[in-house]
Amino acid sequence: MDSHDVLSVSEVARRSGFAASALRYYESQGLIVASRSPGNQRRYERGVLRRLAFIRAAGNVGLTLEEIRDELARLPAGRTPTRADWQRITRHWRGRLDEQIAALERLRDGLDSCIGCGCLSLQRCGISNPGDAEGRRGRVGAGFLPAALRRASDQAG
Amino acid sequence: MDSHDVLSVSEVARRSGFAASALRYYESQGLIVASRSPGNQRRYERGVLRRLAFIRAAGNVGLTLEEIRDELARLPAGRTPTRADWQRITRHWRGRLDEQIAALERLRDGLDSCIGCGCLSLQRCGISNPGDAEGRRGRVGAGFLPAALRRASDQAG
DNA sequence: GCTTGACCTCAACCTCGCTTTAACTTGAAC
DNA sequence: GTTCAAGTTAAAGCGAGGTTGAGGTCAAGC
Repeated sequence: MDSHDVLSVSEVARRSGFAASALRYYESQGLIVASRSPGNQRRYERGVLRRLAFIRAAGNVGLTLEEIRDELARLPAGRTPTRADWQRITRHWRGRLDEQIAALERLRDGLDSCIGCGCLSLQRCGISNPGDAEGRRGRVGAGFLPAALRRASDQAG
Repeated sequence: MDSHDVLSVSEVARRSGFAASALRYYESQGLIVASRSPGNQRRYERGVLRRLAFIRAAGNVGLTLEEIRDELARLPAGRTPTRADWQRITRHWRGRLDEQIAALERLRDGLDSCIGCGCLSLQRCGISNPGDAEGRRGRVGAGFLPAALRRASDQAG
């Protein structure tokens, strides 16, 4: 169990579900590491799979790659995270998700209160002006939940 | 009430909250229209303000500009939408928001059920593999709720 | 010793929703 | 008639998260 414990890029791609190009990109961004074979090919340790699962999960929670890198950096290097490590992180994520859900609910409730009114006032309509979007600049279309969810609802049909 | 009812780009920008560049961009994308003054400057009808409110609202609900354009195209041309027009659209939006909220809740619940387990299995962990993200390709970090909400939570602090 | 396929690097490209810039014209005030 | 803000255009840029392509190397099979 030595030469057996290292994985090629295609193996990691297959087992993680990430494209090889994404793996290389993550490496370039400092999210994962790889050693090299004598012929300069990437060799991954098994641990990279857990790390990639973490990356996917964090991405699903809405973290940027930069934030993910920071979280990974604060994780114990080398060893599997303990229950405590994990709890610290997931508490953080939970708060984030709660905020996101609350924001969408406020929007939906604003929509409900508006149904049929046809107001859509630039000044007064809660859908045009959700309370939490005071500082919104740029990004109107798809400012809110995007690709991941939109694609999901496409598929649901 | 003729020369008084047309608005310059700066007036529309001020009253709508959109940057002039955004207005020009929307025009280029077919979301709004403008006639021209003798000197080739844009002149907007008042109705554009309601249209812009619609654009903002739709953006907040998560529609892309392309989708917004399609919805606008299906709206009665020229006249103010009736209660029925509006209800048809908002029902659609409501469903969208419900889906988005449900997806985030599934993710949060998966997180709750995972707290402390440290599993993060690529195959089995619900946070790494939310049920609705089967086909997700690309967009890992910030795949979910983006700028608008992230900025909102920054500001909350 | 040749082919095939997996891998390498680096740079360019993609989408989305705009903003910025450069170079120029118009409109209004004085 | 001069000045200055406000307008015009086309094209480039941004940021996020990658993918794609060109051009080359490496390892294995026959």
